[in-house]
Amino acid sequence: MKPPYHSRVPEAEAQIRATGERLTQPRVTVLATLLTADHAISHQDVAATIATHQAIDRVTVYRVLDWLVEVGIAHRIAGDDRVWRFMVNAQRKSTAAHRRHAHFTCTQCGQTFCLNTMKTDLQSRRSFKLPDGFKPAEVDLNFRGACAQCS
Amino acid sequence: MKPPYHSRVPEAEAQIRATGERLTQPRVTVLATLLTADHAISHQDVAATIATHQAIDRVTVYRVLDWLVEVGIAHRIAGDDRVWRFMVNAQRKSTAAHRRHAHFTCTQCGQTFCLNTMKTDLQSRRSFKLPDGFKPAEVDLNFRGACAQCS
DNA sequence: TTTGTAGATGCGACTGAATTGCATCTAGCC
DNA sequence: GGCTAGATGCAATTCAGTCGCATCTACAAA
Repeated sequence: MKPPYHSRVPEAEAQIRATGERLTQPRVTVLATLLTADHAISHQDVAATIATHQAIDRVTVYRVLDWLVEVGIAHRIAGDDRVWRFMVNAQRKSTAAHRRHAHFTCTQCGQTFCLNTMKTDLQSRRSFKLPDGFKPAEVDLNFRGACAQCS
Repeated sequence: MKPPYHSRVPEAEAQIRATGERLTQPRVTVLATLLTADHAISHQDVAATIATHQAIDRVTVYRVLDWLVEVGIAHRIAGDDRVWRFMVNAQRKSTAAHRRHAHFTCTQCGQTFCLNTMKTDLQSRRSFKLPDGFKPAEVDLNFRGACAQCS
């Protein structure tokens, strides 16, 4: 939680307003919390973090997270513990390449990082030859190993 | 379930024997069932399939599947429905590149295919430049879209 | 500013995959 | 054939995520 939670509130509000949908307290709180994290966090992480400074319902957190994914503000990552983790999408103009993610999960500290926001040369690869008839719509690349702090 | 279940039993027994661990009825049944599938199947699929011809405990199926993963005979894939799906590993001699998987999940029929066993040029790519300090041990590539039958 | 209402929230109950504890069984050793 | 570590079966439990429904509220229209 490097950038203090409160400094992220205006940013969260702006992003929610931009969707044209309702600006509600839970949405702001959840998104601001997500914006404060530097790695993908679980529903439980979000709920627990929020709980330290205000009351919020578990179910609402689930629904807000789903909504954030639906409107394209965040994306979800399936973890090895079969728990979803969420992360805000990097701001990008292009609509293409939108559906490509690369993540790195540290097997030691358990944190999951989004590599798309970091400098890599992942974008160099592009087309894969799949068996005939297979039409991919999304590609997801996941690394597992030791992160910078743990290695 | 192209190749009939029974023809896979000897193959299953051989693979289990090769591990040096105990050859038990549940292990043979589960592995033979996995060998008959041409795509990744869930614990429930395995249990239901087995149930048509013999009694087996749900928990045992879970444990056998975990064991198969542990000894390297099979691997698991996290689905979007947070259900694990299992598939036998392709037989390969090299120990390197062992930890690379590519899967294709059809968003229409829901089946997950293991691309490693199919002809692709996925192996052409190999090194990615990750941020400093990040040491990947495993790479996992997941496609989502329409499979050959559904497209 | 007040009001109407679609859509969001809160809460309790529920689902279903996966896990745990423990008693019993058995594969593979002597 | 008998021993025993390890595997199995069963019941109970955990826990992420979902559902139904009553209540509330953001925001647009009056």
